[in-house]
Parts: sequence; structure tokens; C-alpha cells
Amino acid sequence: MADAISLGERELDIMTVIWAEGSGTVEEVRERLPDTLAYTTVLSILRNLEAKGYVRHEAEGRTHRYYPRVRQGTAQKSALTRLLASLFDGSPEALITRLVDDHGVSPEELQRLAKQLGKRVGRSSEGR
Amino acid sequence: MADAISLGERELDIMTVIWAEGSGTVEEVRERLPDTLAYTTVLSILRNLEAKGYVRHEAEGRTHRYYPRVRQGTAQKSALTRLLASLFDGSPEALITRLVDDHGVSPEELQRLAKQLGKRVGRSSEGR
DNA sequence: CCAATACTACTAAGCACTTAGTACTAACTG
DNA sequence: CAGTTAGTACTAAGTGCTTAGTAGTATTGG
Repeated sequence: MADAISLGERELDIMTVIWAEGSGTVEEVRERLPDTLAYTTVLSILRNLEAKGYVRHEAEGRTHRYYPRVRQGTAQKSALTRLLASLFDGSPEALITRLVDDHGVSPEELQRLAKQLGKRVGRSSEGR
Repeated sequence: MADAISLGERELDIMTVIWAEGSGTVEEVRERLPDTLAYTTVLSILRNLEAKGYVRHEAEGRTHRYYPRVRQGTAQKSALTRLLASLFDGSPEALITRLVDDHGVSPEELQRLAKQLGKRVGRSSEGR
């Protein structure tokens, strides 16, 4: 698991904004966060994320614009791998069963989704 | 989310043993952990878990035997809820798609699972 | 040019989880 | 019954994430 992505809660909030918008300055990110944080807090977290290699920045006038260096899909994969290993004994089926039982996914929807996914071609492992 | 369960990595390791075995003394848990930890470390974590209400203990001779007070299913639900909200925009479909793309679940298996789940009756949110 | 403004860099404190040592207590053994 | 052993309680230090303040730098307007 060379590139396992591990994010704290706030870090994830911020990455979510960056992923959704494609990029962002400190102020732009700050505005879009679900909770109000100090400018310097957002900056600190962005710098941490940069130190971990999850974002990079470019100077834009006198401000810095931050860009993602990892894809959301990669983070999703990492998080799912961790969750499967830790709580579901590595069984995706157990996880899906729980989605059906607890998260409002009906077997009918699941079937529809299965058909739809079956039609797609050669996408067996995207991620990178 | 009244009963959201939040566990650290080691705490989860230990809960996993307790769930799998049904109960355990400090030493029993320690033996079954994936990594080697000091006896006192395992005890500390169990006591933390007890303080959070996730396990309880009974005296057994001169040792303590720890029992789960929350079900693994409850922890699975909490973890999935958190993951869905944080990385999948609340979309179970997006999560399942990622399982298919990255975790070796074929659309055929998914379809089989959907059928199987469809046959079950009235289990909309059970747990064990 | 100088002051105001808009940022970034540096620093640090708080919290939760992890880890484990030391001290204490109860039970068994010779 | 005293020493050894097994186990728990108490204490504390380390780490990483979160949060934000203060100081410094660069741009811009008068």
C-alpha cells in the first residue's frame, strides 16, 4: 500500500473543497468550508497537506492557489481498503449488505446498479 | 446520530478481537492482536473502551473478563455513515461503484448479491 | 516613498489516541 | 506465613491533528 492516503477530519473537509472546485486559494477554501475556521487555520492545514504531498500550490499574483495532487478516487480507494480490512474482515459483500440494511439501498437499486456497471467496458481499476 | 461509535486504530484492533471471540481477558486479547503490545497497554485501551461504554467487564477469579457493549454491526454502520458523508457525497451508489472498480467485486457478483438480499425478509436494520 | 492592506511564515497550545512504566493488591507455594 | 507471581490501578510521555495567534513580507494607494 505505497500510496495510502490518510486524512484527518478537517484535512478531509479541505480536500473535499479542493476536489470539488478543482483548486482554491486559502480564502476561497475557507468560504466553502462547512464550519468557520480562522484564515490561518486553513492555511496551516493546507500547508500540512502540501507537506504530505496531497496538494501543491502556485503563486497567483500575491496569493497562493492550491491544487490537488491526489485524486478523490484514490482517497476513496484508500479509505475503503482501510475500512474493509478493519471492520469488515476484508469482505466487500459484508459491506454492501450493511449498505442495504442500514443505508437505504434497496436490493432493486443494487440490481439496477449491477446491470449498469456490467455494461461499462474495461474500467476494472481506474484510480490512477 | 446519538450512538455514533468512534474508535482509534488500536481500539478497533481490540474491539475486533472482543467481537470475534465474544469476550476476552487482557491476556487473551493481547495474544490475538496483530501487533505485539505490552500487557499494560492493552489494559489501558480496554479501560478507555470501558470508559466510553464500548465494553464492560466482570471479575473472573482474579482477572477481569471484558465483554462488548456495542455490536460490530453498530460500529460498521457508524463507520459507513461517516465515510459516505465525508468522501462519497452521501452516495452509496458511488461507494459501490468504487468497490467494483477497485476492490475486485464484479458486476456479476453484485447481481448475485442483490438477488440474495432481495430474498431476505424484514431485515431492514437488524445488526446481528 | 510611506502607510495601509493582504497574505504567508513561524510558533505554539490543546486534545485524543497510543504506549508503557511503576506501584499496589491479591493469590499461590514452599 | 513470607516471598513470588499474576494482575489491576495510576500516571505520564509521545505523536499527530486541530486550531489559531503574532510576526514578517510584499503590494498598492496617496
